[in-house]
Amino acid sequence: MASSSGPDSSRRVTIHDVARSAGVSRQTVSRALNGKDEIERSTKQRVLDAARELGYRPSRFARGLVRQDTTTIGLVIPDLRNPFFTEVAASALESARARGWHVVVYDTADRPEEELGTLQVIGSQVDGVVGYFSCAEDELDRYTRGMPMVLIGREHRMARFSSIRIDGEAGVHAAVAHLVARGHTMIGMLDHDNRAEPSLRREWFTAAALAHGIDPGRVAGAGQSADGGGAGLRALLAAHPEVTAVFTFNDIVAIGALREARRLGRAVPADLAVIGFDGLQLGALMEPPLSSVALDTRRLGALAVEQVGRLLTGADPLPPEDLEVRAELRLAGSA
Amino acid sequence: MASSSGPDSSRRVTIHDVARSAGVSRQTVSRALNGKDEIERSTKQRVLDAARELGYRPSRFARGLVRQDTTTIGLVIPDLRNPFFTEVAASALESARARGWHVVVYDTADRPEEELGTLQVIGSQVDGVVGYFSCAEDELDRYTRGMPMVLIGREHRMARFSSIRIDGEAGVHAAVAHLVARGHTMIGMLDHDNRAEPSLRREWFTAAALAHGIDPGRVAGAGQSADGGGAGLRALLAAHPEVTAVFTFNDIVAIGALREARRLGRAVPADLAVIGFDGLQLGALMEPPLSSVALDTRRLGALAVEQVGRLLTGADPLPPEDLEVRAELRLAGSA
DNA sequence: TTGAAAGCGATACCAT
DNA sequence: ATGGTATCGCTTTCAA
Repeated sequence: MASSSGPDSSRRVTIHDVARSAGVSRQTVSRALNGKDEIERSTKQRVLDAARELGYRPSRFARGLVRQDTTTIGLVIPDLRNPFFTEVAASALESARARGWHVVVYDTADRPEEELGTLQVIGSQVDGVVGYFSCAEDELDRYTRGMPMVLIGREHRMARFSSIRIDGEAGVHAAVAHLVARGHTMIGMLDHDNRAEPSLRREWFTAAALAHGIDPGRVAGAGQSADGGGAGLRALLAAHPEVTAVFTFNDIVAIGALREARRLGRAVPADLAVIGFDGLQLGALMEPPLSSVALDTRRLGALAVEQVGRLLTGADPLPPEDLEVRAELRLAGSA
Repeated sequence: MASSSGPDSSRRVTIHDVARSAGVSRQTVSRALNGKDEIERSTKQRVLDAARELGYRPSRFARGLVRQDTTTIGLVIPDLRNPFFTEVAASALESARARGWHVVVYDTADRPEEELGTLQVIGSQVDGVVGYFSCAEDELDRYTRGMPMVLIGREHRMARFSSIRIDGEAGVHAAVAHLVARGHTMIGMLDHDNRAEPSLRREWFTAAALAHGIDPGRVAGAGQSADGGGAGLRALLAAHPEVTAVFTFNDIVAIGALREARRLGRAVPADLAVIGFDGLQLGALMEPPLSSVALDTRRLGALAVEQVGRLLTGADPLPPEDLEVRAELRLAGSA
């Protein structure tokens, strides 16, 4: 029972219809529409008129089939409303546009089932994929067949994948060092609250803390939102009232912590120093402006697009050491 | 294992290659790949193996040509990094996803030439378009032929266009009324700084001010950014030091004004009341939280997608009175 | 300048 | 269960 009970009368207008209406052949129509010069002015005009009259629009599929030039990449993002991903997406769009590529954006709303759904349909819509994925690698593989894929912020095992590494080790180390230099010894962390696996950022923090002889155990989980950050800070301070500085999983959480600190009557940075992670532009609007271990999101997006491009064209892919974005401490008012 | 499998020959792997490699016909390959049941297990497996071996991926164009089911819409946004447009985009993506549609996103970076470039290529990539445009209507028309188009926040003349109206009149009136009720009589506005045409929001402000017997002339222009808002506020206060309340073109500008007020030593809302426009989620993170004439961006995106869908399928388009998003005053701490 | 015919790569409808 | 053939809508040779 194939066809939807669509507007029967309005069957698609094809190049053939235009040709018949203008009393020429299909090729002539094609010429007129594509601005070729081997055509008489009057003929061209007649065709153009007929086309407009009939409301003709070329089928992108038919056209794409014969002129194999357009590239479209898929960008998969967990949550476009999260400013971090917004920045990454915007950067990816920029890079793609510079190459004349089109980008289909999929927001998986942080839901695994949406991610799978996306993976299933994406294969028949784009030439390559860039983005964030949470599902198991073999699932990724199964759903995307031979598609070039660049994973952001996640390691891969299979050779067919490529990934952009986020290296925050030095940046987090610098952050902790800075706090220590300011006299802090009780430094806590607000990690994400997905306890399935500890975050890399947590590991970096732990290592950096230990390197400075600081107890890395003052950690609380926080939902990925400002509210989550606020609640997380409350929990952290309840469990460890001695904490005077906090490093957070990301800037959104840090911003929530900032707000919560204010509500608790703790001055920042005097009573509580806060350092986030990501380096969102948003942080500069806070009071005080947020210090953060900053990522160059522009480079991140550009790198991902560049790499998927290389996979696409068969050019030499960038080597792993170039596929790395280093985060560095950017101090503002909050610490 | 995978080291040898390279896309050495530049020619595309087609269904034909897979068929030959597996020793079956093309249709059988199609069956195997699309999970039809009229096929023997062993055959299917053989085909699948061959496909994987060759790195075969079906052409989306060929597939789209024969199964005319996928719809793709284009979303044109002036600046994805602007939180307002982020919200609209996210909402549009949500609505599209709910319908199983794909969305190609174009960020025109606020540049007219990018907008034209986008219009030119968009025609052959999507079935319909939703978004923000700044160019003249006849240009819009010329570049997009018979494509269904929904313009957001902008009126149209030609019948082929459809548009979503932003109605902030009542909301702005309420904002001014609120300020007046709080005793403010010297109310300024930070408009956008594109002096080509006064903004609708400015007109609403003027009308509301006059209705309350307030001089609507205390206006300064501001760039569309927090920094612009800060500079704008400085300019406004320099020209009109008596101002005690300010309504801004949008929330980003308002946020900049908030920050600038703090720097100038003006307490908000005590010394200076601020009301923005848009109702960004971001506003809630400010100190104090931003009062704003809020737009339901979710509805905005949903409406645009719904309408382009109707135009696409030939269903009855929504009537103009339904294509309207009303802004309403949402009070927080800043006024 | 124009037209006829041959694909582009896949699926669907019949045969077998 | 499998294969032939027509077809989707368009562009590209190649003739006329």
